[in-house]
Amino acid sequence: MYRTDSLALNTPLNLGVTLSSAQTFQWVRRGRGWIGATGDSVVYLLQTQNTVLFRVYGGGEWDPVSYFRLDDDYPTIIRSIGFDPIVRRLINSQPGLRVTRQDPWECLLMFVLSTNNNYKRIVKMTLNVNRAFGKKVKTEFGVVHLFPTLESLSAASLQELVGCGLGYRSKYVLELARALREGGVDLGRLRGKPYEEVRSTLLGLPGVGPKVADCVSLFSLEKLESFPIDTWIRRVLAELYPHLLGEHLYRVLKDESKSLGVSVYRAISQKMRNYFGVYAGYAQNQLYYHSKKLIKKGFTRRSKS
DNA sequence: CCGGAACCTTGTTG
DNA sequence: ACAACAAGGTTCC
Repeated sequence: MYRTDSLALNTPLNLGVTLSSAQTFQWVRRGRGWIGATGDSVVYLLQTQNTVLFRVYGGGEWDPVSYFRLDDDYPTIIRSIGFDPIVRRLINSQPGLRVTRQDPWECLLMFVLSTNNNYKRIVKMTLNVNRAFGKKVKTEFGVVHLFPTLESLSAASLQELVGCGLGYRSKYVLELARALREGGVDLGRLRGKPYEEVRSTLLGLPGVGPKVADCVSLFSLEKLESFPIDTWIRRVLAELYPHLLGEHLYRVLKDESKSLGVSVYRAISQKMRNYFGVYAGYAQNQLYYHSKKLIKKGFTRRSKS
């Protein structure tokens, strides 16, 4: 059983780009659209010119306006971060890459899985976890599993998680689910808290470091000023924004043989928030998505294939 | 607080 | 063919 609905777009959205831009790992291409499990629903999405068609299986609620943050004032955001010539050019070259508003638990789990990992495998691991712990829902594409609840995962065994291919992340996931279930942190309540408080709370959770905390803050907890720094953003900053960093931070960033210390990470992300402002996360998203072509290293590497 | 190594697994690179 | 490396980092020492 499902219901079908459609949304007429009055703001730019590129569905495929947004869903495959590594801010979420729960969507896969199916037919001409995308299918994904989130909340109490399995959702199938299809974009035509200026319309998003969506089917919601499983009886849950799902709202594309909320999920893709179409309620954000896009022109205002573009105006806010578009003072930067690089970001402005990227947005103009491909409008419609949006920042998602995900379920905090789902977002947190997927980004714990994302550490020292690649996109394809993160998607695969997420699907494995869904299959092992999520309720089944019948769709016209066959049986699809819901994203597992916090409760169902906290009851998992380490071995089951290893069986999902999570590797050494199995322990983090299990400890994370149990820590949340013990009631230490109510993720939903973090939405209303300021960035610094959200960040430090998330950092207290197993498997969560500065980068994961920033991603979860940005993609599920309304902290649009959050500016996650991963290996690609690191390269982009060293390559294109050295003047913002200062000599010391620039040299630290440039030397990729060393990982960023906590305080260096903090200093740099602070500088980027100061530079881009309250919508720094939108700018980060643009820079990340296009990073591989912005970086010489990535460019030369791929041009060989 | 900093530096460095270890870490599951899969796909790609040389 | 096959060792070495990278992949949206974090933890432990």
